[in-house]
Amino acid sequence: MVRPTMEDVALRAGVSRALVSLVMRNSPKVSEARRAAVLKAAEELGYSPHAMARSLASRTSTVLGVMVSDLHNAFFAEVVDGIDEVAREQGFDIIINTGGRSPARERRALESLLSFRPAGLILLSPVVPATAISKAAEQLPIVLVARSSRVSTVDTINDDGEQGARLAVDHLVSLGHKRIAHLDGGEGTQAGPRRRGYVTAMEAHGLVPQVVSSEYTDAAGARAIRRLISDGTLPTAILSCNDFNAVGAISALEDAGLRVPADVSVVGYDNTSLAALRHVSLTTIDQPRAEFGRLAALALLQRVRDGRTEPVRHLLNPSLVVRNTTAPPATSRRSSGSPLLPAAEGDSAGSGSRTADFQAKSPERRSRDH
Amino acid sequence: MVRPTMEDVALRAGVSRALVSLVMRNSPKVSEARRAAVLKAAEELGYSPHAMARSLASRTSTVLGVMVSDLHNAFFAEVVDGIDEVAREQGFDIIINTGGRSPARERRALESLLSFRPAGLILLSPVVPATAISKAAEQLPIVLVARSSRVSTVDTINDDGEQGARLAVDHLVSLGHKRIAHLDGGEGTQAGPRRRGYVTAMEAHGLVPQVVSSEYTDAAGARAIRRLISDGTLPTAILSCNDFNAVGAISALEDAGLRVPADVSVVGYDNTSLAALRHVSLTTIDQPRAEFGRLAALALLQRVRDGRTEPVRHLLNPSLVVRNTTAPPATSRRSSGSPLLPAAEGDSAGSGSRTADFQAKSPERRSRDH
DNA sequence: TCTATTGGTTGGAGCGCTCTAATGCTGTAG
DNA sequence: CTACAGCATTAGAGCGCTCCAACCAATAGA
Repeated sequence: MVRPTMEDVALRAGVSRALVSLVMRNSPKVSEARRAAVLKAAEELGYSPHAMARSLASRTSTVLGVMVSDLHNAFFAEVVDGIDEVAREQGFDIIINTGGRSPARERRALESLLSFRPAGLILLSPVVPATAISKAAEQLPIVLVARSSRVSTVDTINDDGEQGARLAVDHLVSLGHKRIAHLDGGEGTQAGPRRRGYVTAMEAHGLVPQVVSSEYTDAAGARAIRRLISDGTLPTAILSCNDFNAVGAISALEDAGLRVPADVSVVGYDNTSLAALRHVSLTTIDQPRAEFGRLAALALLQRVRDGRTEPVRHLLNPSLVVRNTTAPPATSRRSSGSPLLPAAEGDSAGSGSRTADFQAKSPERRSRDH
Repeated sequence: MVRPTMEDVALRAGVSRALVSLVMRNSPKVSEARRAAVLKAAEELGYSPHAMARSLASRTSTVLGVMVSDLHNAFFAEVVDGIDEVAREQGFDIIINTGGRSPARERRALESLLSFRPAGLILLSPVVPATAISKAAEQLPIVLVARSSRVSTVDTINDDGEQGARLAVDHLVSLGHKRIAHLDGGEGTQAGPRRRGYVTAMEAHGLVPQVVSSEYTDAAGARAIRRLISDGTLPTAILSCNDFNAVGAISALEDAGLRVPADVSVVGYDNTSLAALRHVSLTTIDQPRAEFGRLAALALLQRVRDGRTEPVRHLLNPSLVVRNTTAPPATSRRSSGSPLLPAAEGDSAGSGSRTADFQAKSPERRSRDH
């Protein structure tokens, strides 16, 4: 249970502690003979450097702290993948902490992360107040992902929610839809831009926006649909604020005897793994999540190593992923057939395209070389 | 960008550095007057202790390292919640790292975690070789979750996969099913116990086991079903190795014109959030995930603080969650109607029960008090 | 009055490392 | 043969903290 120190390695290799230190940081100014001797001794003792002592002595850190607001959300997992990729290739380690979307827990997580004096911090969609962020930004570089900020000391990486919503509306309009409702994300992060994008896109097409208040959950999506049906204001297409909401909307539609996409088209937002399931096969808006992570890590490293001080604001382009929940509106194919009647049986074309999309998105296989 | 040190606080409060240290660790042997003065000075300077220096000096750590093999899997998020809960309440912090289910990355993550010299390590379903684990176990206490080990220095927390599979089989048998296939998890973690449990439960009921080789993905579930259909060996009920596999199976069944659960019942395993979606509403086996985390943290702390040395092996009981993908077999209701014909339209009872279950499992609401 | 005792406080060593400046050691030029 | 690079190596201070032993009243006991 006791790890050897540099001193032990030095003793065994018959050199000084400082020389071991140089070898460990693979300095070029060490003779090959000594280097080999030191590495051999280290190997034999099972020595590996003590990151904390190193960081304390050097007054620098090779650690990037990442606060994930919600570990349950796979969205963040992919962002972390991107961060990890860049960090690793630049010789940095990452440590993760989570705030569970509670401001109190997040604050604690932030404190905990700060106490390790990392080189910088990446906050993924944090819910802590802006003051807490700018206070932390006085101590180290901070990058915000999926949350905006006007503080000049922090960088931000966001997707262009307005553009994403516009893509969805354009797609639906091109299919022939005229009545398209937006199930709004309310207080949720990024709900604002998506709503604005929806409204302006609708108006650009000369259509009347119909914003329905909802939330980022499948229950909320279902509720919103039931409300629309009972009000008699159900449109031919729905743009949900995210994929969960969309899946809830689809269930409620099917429960009401309506078919998706035959009677109503539904578009999600986020392209979560949920959307890609062949059982769901949801048309949705994809955000370049891994790219978020890569850019965040890069931005942080620019501040840490290159001493950049002007803030960076990235606004990434989302893209449309067409799957099987969107189709031309029923009225444009048939005159006025009751939308409550199930469509004809055996739509093998539909299931065929599902399979096709699924294959395209199929998971990477394990490489046999590893 | 430069944080104050204890020295600064001591100077400002007019006391020694050692006294500040005592206050920071809220030692009882400090007079109230001094304590107040120190806290005031610390507050004014925005001081907070340097965790690394503290850990270095005290040769102890209040950090628990957690390696999550796959951040994309929400299963682990709930385990982390449990760990976090216990750790926090015992005054420990957690740092997380991820291995992305690649042995090489996991090894690196392990190294990174170890370099912080945490008090102990919790590995969630790691894929690194057992030797790497037992080597790490020489340096600090280790708890394994969802992976077994015979090394006497590591504790393990697992679910009883045999029992879970038995629960599923019993449920299906009680509904009247006689032909029940198991879509096997192959190499996957915990696939073995589940398969064994399935086989023994079937035999206990005097039924013939039908193990179909598959994997932990929805694509694999769909493939297995297509194979069964083309072989003409499709049973009346399916026990999948996990929820993803089950969802893939359901899609393939529906694509083939079969209805779930009217024609074929499907049971998943894991009770992921996916299963709870009203659109999926999957009957499945629940594992007490947060409990995994709590027990893991507890076990670790017992070793860290109480010096326990005998290994602990927890085997937790899974439970059955009945939703809407299981029902009595078609043959027990109708004589021999072709299972390829869709069932009667408008089964409002089915959608009704979906809603009921969904409400019961509905997410916690945000408390207005916060 | 002198010595114990107690509770609060402090200096200093040291945790495992890095970093600077100094050291020793060649080899080559003067 | 001395001087001076130039290079590999090392002693030693110090990072921010903890911990131990010592210290210093102030009170209690003899």
